[in-house]
Amino acid sequence: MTPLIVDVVFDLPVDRAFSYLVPEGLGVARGQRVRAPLHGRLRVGVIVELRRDEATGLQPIREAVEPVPVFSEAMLRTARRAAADSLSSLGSTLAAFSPPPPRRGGAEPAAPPPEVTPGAQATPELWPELWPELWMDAARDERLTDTLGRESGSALLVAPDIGSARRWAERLDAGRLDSGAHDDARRAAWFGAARGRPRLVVGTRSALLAPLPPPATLVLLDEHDAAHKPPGPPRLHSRELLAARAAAEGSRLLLLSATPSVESWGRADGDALRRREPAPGPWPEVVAADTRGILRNHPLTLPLPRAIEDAARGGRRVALIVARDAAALGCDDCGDIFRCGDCGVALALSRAARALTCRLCGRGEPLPDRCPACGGHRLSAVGWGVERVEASLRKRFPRLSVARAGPARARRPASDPAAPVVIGTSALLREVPRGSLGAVGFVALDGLLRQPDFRAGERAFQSLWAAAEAVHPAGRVVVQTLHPDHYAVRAAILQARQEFYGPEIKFRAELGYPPFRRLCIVSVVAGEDAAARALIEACAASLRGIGGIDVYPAARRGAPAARRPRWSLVIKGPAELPRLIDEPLRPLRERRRRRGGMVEVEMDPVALA
DNA sequence: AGCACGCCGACT
DNA sequence: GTCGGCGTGCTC
Repeated sequence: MTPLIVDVVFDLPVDRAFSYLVPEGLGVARGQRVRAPLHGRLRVGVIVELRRDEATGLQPIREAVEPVPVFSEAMLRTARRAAADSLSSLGSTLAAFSPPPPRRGGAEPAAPPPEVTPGAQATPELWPELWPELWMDAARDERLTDTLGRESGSALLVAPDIGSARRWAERLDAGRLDSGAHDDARRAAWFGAARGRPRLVVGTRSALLAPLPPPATLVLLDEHDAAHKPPGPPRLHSRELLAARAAAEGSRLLLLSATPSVESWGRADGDALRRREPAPGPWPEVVAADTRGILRNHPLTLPLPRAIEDAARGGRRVALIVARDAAALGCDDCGDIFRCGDCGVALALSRAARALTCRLCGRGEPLPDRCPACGGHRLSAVGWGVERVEASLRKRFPRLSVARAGPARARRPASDPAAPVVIGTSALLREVPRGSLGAVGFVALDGLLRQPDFRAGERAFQSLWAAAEAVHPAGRVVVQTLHPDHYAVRAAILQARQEFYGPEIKFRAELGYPPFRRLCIVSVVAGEDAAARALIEACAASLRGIGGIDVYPAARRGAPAARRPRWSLVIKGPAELPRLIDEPLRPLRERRRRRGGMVEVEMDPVALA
């Protein structure tokens, strides 16, 4: 009989399987992990195909990593589609969604992944953050039926980061699949979940294809969080992969966020997603303080010190939010931001080059000396950074202790966590318990609105909403801004999400941004600027002429004199964009020369940097 | 991605 | 004469 051959994919950037001979007596299946010699070393790969063929000088597989597959047929299909949609290799995609390999020789129970027969899928749902609390209680009581509307089944929760995964696992007494847990515990949760024990598992991106017996519920926590799509392969948003998975296996999909991505809100306006509106809960007073013409010398308008005093009197803490950097240019008198006339995106300010450039289309302009809207001369980029705000605050409130919130990881525990006033970026608001603050002040919301990214408004709105949720209903949110009438501010004042999403979706539709069109960034790094430029122009040339897509001019990113020059260009296109650009770019992407430059393709970038 | 093989400059 | 730099190409 002709020997049994398997095709195995590895964590390599090459989109090709490698063939091996299966030794007599070794039972193997698709989706199973094996150790096989590659490059003279044993490496872990996933079997994607079995066939009978002549083995002409093929190496044999060394061993199976587990006695059962880690991926079901449905998960393999989902991964294959995901890899194609993100222009990544199947091997690196599967590797990113695999449990850690076992310690050698350690025997452990392992259940195979349940196969599902996709039935009719329920419409995915978009839930406000308020509701998981209800759901969580039901889950703990083994009464999932009440809120989930079906007999208790298994559920997978995908969190944006390890810290969030840990907290949710503790609250739900769920198994942990994320890399913050020990490998043994992760493996126990992975293979246990396949048999429904534990019934609830929590993980991060790496858990997106974890096995669950049907009927399963898939939950994406903090759906809007950019951490659901980190840069680099597999270049895919957890939301999209989870949606594909839910469709493939007929699972119920819940997207959870108090401030959903505009993409999801837009889909919920159609019938691809069902939105559930919460009854409005208690809401603090949100005040817009107009800073036009008055924020030059002091960072605090009248309402802000008053809010700080009230909060201190009430014994509650205050958070002051500053922008880390404002990379764009605005007018201090009328509040106008210099924007690209074609793209609507704030123009990025480069001090070194003394120029404004559009990150999307690459259009460049010299620095203006006056505001085209009002003629004012007071144009500024740097708003109020942490240091300047801290100094002003200490001067104004000498008796109050003021702390700076650093990056969560680097923060020293001793840096006065109980300080009544904390200054930080909007990331600070994620760590604050709901309703626990006396006041939040945005020193200059414009620093957020000026970010040279079409999602600047969305991020500002999400920060404002998070601030209102972090503040006690008797407290106050003070928003100092040159744009007190901005619809993101208005939505926060009125506690009305639609006030933001309505105009924002209109803006996205008019200028062709997600969810109406897909974006892609093609970038090139090379040893020499000329080589990088030549390669990006070659990419542009092979992309031009594809029907239905827009290729923007290539532009140099980053510092002008970077050691490794980087050029990139932005593409806009329809939903099938990855399929359209795959073939034309393939020869350029496969040519992997270091000095001559390497091509990287980032589908659906979550930041335009 | 790793890792080997290959072709040009300074060392025992 | 070789040791070793990186640049290019292959991995069942």
